[in-house]
Amino acid sequence: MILKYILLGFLNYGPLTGYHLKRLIDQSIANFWYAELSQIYTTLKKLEADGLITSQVEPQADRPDRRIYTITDAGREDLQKWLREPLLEASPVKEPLLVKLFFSSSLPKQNLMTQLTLQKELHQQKLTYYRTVIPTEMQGKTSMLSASPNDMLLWEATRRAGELYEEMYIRWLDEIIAQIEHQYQE
Amino acid sequence: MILKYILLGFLNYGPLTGYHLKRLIDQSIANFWYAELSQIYTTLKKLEADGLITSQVEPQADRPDRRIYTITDAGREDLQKWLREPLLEASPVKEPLLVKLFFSSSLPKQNLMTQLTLQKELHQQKLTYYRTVIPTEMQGKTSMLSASPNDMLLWEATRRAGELYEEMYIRWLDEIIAQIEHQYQE
DNA sequence: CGCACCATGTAATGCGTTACATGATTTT
DNA sequence: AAAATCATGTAACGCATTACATGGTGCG
Repeated sequence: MILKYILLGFLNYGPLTGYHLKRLIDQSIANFWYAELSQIYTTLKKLEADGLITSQVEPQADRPDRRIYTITDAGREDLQKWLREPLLEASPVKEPLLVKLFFSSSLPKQNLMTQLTLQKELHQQKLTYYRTVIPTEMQGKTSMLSASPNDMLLWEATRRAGELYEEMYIRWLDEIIAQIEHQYQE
Repeated sequence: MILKYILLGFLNYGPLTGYHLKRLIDQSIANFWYAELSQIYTTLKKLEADGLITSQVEPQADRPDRRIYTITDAGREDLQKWLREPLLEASPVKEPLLVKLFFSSSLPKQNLMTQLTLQKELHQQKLTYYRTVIPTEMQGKTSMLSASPNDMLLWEATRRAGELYEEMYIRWLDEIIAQIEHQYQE
């Protein structure tokens, strides 16, 4: 459902292969969506059957042949329609760490602390990523997809969302680590 | 996978029906996990087949008969094992609003603004919910499941996570709404 | 009179992951 | 010599949602 529009969204900038789309996704929207290559290939096939994209095979010497997908007018319309319609709900969250925490009252304090500090390290790594490598990676995409000023504004906003999310997560972990330290009964 | 441990986690407090489990989930962990009743019933059946829970049917006059599930020793061990093992990754995020935003550079400014302010309202509602109704609902669960001080500490921590998340989301929306107002080119 | 609540389940369908299968070139 | 990159796909499986099916009680 969403992957469909991600593929249409990127193909709207120009023709691409499935393999290429996977790399674009990993390098630009991985922080708020991901998909396996196999799923991308099957979804592309479905989109072609629905007439939203077309493909031609380009033979290559040295390299495997590749199938290049191009968005159709129907595909553009479908994409624009989705973009225009507002999301009527705050998207539901699924956070395994909170589930574990909710049921963890019988764990040894030390175990809880280890788990939470490990999570803190992981989120700190992500935060660093949002602050350093993403901005330079975005520069690359800008010229590759010939992005407009509006594109850059919106892409930066999605990066900023990731940054704020990780800052919040770390602040929360600090809070609860401190509380467990002082109030948790072995 | 996770639902399995949610069911074991609640049944670890005492025997319950599928219907009852659904209500507990909706009233205490809905902010970080959700599941449909049909999925709960099928998962319970699977857990029973695996020997992690048992059930007896209680006939009722007036009301439909109900099937009451009880956790087994094997179920308790399985749960504890999962709780003890740390999560080795920051759990991946899937956020449709960010996907839409990423591809929205051709939308009319007014449409974007409408969509973002609608989202702001939705998240403000959730924030109010975390600050008012959840605390009182938690009081109820506390006595119903005969919660320990550790339970209360951890449950409050999950509520707090929701509160911080919504505050962060609203702050981010305010930032990007302001930026679009000033920099987005129709 | 109609809606919500209590209570359980099955069936169909869709979305997503993992595993399998192939194979040349380029980099370490 | 091994690993990563380029490149495409199918098959099996599992998780999740939606729809279907039933039916009594209590409340407004």
